[in-house]
Amino acid sequence: MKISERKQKILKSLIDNYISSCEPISSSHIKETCLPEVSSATIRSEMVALEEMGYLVQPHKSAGRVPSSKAYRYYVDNLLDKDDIDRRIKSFSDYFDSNFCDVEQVIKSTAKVISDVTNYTSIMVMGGVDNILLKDIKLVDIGNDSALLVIITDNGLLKDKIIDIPQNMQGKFFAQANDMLVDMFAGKTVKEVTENKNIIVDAAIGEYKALFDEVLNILINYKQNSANKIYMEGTDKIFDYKEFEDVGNVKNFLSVINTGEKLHNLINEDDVEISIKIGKDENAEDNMAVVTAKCVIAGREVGHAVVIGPERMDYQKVLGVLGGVTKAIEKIKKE
Amino acid sequence: MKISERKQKILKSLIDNYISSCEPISSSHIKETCLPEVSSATIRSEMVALEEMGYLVQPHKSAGRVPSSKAYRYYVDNLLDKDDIDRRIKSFSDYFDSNFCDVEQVIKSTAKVISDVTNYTSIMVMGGVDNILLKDIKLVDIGNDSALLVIITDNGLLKDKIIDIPQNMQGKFFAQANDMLVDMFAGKTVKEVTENKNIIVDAAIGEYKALFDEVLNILINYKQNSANKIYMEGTDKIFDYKEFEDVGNVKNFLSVINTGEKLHNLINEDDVEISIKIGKDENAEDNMAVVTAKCVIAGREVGHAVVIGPERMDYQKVLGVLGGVTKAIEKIKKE
DNA sequence: ATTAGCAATCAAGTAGCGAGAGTGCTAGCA
DNA sequence: TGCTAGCACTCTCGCTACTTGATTGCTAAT
Repeated sequence: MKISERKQKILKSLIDNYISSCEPISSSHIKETCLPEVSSATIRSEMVALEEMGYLVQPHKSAGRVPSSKAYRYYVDNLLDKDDIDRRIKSFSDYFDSNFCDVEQVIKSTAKVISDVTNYTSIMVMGGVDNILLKDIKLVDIGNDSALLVIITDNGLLKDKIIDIPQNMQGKFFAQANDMLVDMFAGKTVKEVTENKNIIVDAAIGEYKALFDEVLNILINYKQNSANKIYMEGTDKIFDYKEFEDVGNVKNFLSVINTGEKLHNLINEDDVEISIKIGKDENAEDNMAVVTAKCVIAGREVGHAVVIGPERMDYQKVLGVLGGVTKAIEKIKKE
Repeated sequence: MKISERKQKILKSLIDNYISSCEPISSSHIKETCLPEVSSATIRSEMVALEEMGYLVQPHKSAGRVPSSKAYRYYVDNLLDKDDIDRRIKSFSDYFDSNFCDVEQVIKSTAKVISDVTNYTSIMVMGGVDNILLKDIKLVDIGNDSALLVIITDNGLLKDKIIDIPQNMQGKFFAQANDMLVDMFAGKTVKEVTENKNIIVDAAIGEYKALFDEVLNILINYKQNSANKIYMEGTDKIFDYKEFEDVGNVKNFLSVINTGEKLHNLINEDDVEISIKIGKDENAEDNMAVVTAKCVIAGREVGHAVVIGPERMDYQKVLGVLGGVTKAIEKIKKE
């Protein structure tokens, strides 16, 4: 169903007003803020139509109207001021130093910036370990029949672990084992390697089987642990918004930010840069919205930035900040 | 001021009742549950005395009484059933496998167990990096004018980092640098080394100054990051308790669990095994209590287990579980 | 010191009322 | 046909009043 220009204008004004006031908006209020040329009665009949179309809700018969989840969806898809968002994005372009020492540091400060500027809770969810490139592997003898396994990857991140070395692999075999590991793993991605574990282990000869098996287990373990790492900022910001005077809503909020599972469901795994989930129907909780953006640092996808807040979120601002910040960290050079 | 035997009996019964009901306890209720041989009027006059001493509070004139923070303090110091706690502790003795692969895994599952069994929120706060012993240091050449610095410590944990190697330190100097690092750091604790940074750097000769400086910065950085690592379980458990139908209390709760600073203030840095902080006066938030216990794994202090919940916490149970779990993981052998 | 008895106190629930806000409807107008 | 003015209707909210039930504090008697 098409929505007339005037209806769009009313819907946008109503949502904008509701976002800042969190109170049902009346027809006369709409008249004052965006349509002084028509009467409140006319606006009322338009509102009835919008209600029938499912965009507006009346808390009770003699109250103003409140946007539905569907309205917010329409709003973010059609009514946002793209130019304004672009302007906001640009203002972030040189926000971060173009060099950095530590991915973790960047991630943490990014979470803080997003939360501070938007005034919503912000979470950085790490991921994308799959695409990490294994550059080099070294076995370093540290005595006591054990060696340090060092895996060097393409983004400064690396994983290491002390492993036991079988008796029959001491001495010259040690160097051989090292060479075989390099042959087998270097140049491949974590995904390629972990998904073909069985093939790789089967291909190894005799005593090297156990070694390869161990290395692969370490990588799989690494994958699982990294996927769950999150950095959170501004959890208390939620209390700035009226809907969270209701404990039920706070409970929903907490359940999202504290169960990795729910959080991961909310992250867009498709190939969009930014995704917005609004309300229960879209996998966010009731009365809540979640905006996620892909994060790329030094050419590799490192995870997602997440903003979480009430459904009546200032999407304009959030999209500007999220777009700006992700673009800004994208420019950072590898150390 | 001494508290008579009967007053103690009344106080204990009142607190026990309040812990399970969260409702003001009346004199007649006390009579029924623990003092049928005297009249409610007698109990009332005792309650008036307890109120004057600061142990009880009346929400309003015609209501029963509620324990004050001071009452809980007296309760945990004097009225707990030590035998019962010991019994609970023993029941955990072989709860964990005596071998493990990964400290992190143990920590995580410990948090889960504590939260599941107590039905309160549980947090493992890592720390104690100070006492980690540096066993060995290796510089591994990985080409590109850079080296991998590997620091091996006494608990399987280790820190590594790629560092740049100055031109004039290639070749034979490289091996020399390695030896110097070992001489300088091996056998010392993180604390000894980081606290004497200036002395160590000053003592180094010429081109090694920068190298030592870098290594020390890595250690200091490591110290700071590790100190903040926390694992949390059962944050939503808090909603099982009536006092958290009030958003104000939920806000306090959230502010504790989400600001590392507050959390660290709550951890006992003195040498007690278990510490209990009750209410605002003892650095917990209003209406909340925090119980912390030192965690030792394989002979080294790795951090603290924290249980956080309402002031009317089931201390008996919590002390039992916390004592039991910490004793159980203490027995785990190093891999 | 303890008790029984009783009046006093207070929260919480229910009901009624008036003001205010906002709507829905209708008749009339362009 | 679309818009508007006017008005009755509806519902929330705050206020007051009243009732009920739980529990206390006090007092006089044991």
